[in-house]
Amino acid sequence: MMKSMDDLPLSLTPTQLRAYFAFTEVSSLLRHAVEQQLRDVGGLSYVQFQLLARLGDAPDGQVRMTDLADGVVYSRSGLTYQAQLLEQRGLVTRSPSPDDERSIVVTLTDEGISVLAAVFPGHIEALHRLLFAALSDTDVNDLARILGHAADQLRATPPRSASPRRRKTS
Amino acid sequence: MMKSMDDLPLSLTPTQLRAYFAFTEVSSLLRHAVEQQLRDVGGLSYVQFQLLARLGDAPDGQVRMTDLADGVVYSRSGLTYQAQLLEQRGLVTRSPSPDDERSIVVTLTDEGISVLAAVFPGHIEALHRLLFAALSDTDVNDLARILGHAADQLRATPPRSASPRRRKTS
DNA sequence: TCAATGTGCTTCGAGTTCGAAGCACTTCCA
DNA sequence: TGGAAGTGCTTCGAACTCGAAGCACATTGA
Repeated sequence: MMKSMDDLPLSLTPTQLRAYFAFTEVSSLLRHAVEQQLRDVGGLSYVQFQLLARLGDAPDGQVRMTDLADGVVYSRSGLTYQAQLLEQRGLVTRSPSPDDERSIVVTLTDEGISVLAAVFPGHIEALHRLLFAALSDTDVNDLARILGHAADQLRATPPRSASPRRRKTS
Repeated sequence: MMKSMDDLPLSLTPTQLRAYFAFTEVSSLLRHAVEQQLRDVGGLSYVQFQLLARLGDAPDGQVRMTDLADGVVYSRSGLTYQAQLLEQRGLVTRSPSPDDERSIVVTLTDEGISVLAAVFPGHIEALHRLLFAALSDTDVNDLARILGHAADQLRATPPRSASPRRRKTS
């Protein structure tokens, strides 16, 4: 089933190529479509929606800055910028963590919750229309399983954020 | 198998959610990893690599600006910017089309071809390591099929570039 | 034929993104 | 205990991205 570890392949099989191209294409098109919907309805960028969604998902609606950045695969400085925008719009608040004086916890406000609620149905509808409408239940199940493995693999391989300040060169 | 067209779903099934989250996560992580590899080896951004790859794929190594932009799901002004960068680095040339005086055809230079050749093996290796190593042949096959359907669906739904200058508001 | 409309590309300005550098706090360990 | 190293976040500058507006050529149709 799995390829052995020590063969260095110089090319991809046609099927792998198809899978890769289809993946990138779906990724681009889906993202653009979703982005437009989010902007039209809630005036949110995709990143902002992701941030609010993660906050909405958190048990107490609070997440540390770094965890937010890692969660959406985003630079820390970029997150600072976006968090400022969201705070100015009153959708989140930022306050120092009681546990660690360095940390900032971002909290969803009531306004933030209602914006999230306003955007969500359209977001779901778009996903149905653009993605799931073309897929059978079996397909969706397979997709979740396969991409789950891929995500595990990707997460296992590289430390993404919080990388050491100066990298040891071997 | 397929959902009927007229039920407006208010939420996603847990499996759909898992599929969607796994998809976005793989998309982000894979893109970041690939981006880093491309920048380290060839000094190329992901977009630039996509552009060169498309040119390398074209029968005569020539593609119109608009077709390039549509191919990589990119704004036209953004493409103008990137094409200038690539031209300054000598990887492509831009020349007016003989057919249509307005069109510009972008052509891969020998230098562009060799940069592409230098980057490709590492790109393939990264895909194997990050993505395909975790997937069986059957998985890859399923992935290609399922995402192929999804891409068809997405392409069928919205015209992306070359949208009318002023939209008819119904 | 020639105005009206459409298409291909670029310029421009505003907003976004990132990494490097820097500051503040925390942890480690001799 | 106290300096060194690590971690969390922000600031800064440079690069990138997009949409709107504009120019030039092409197509349409009266």
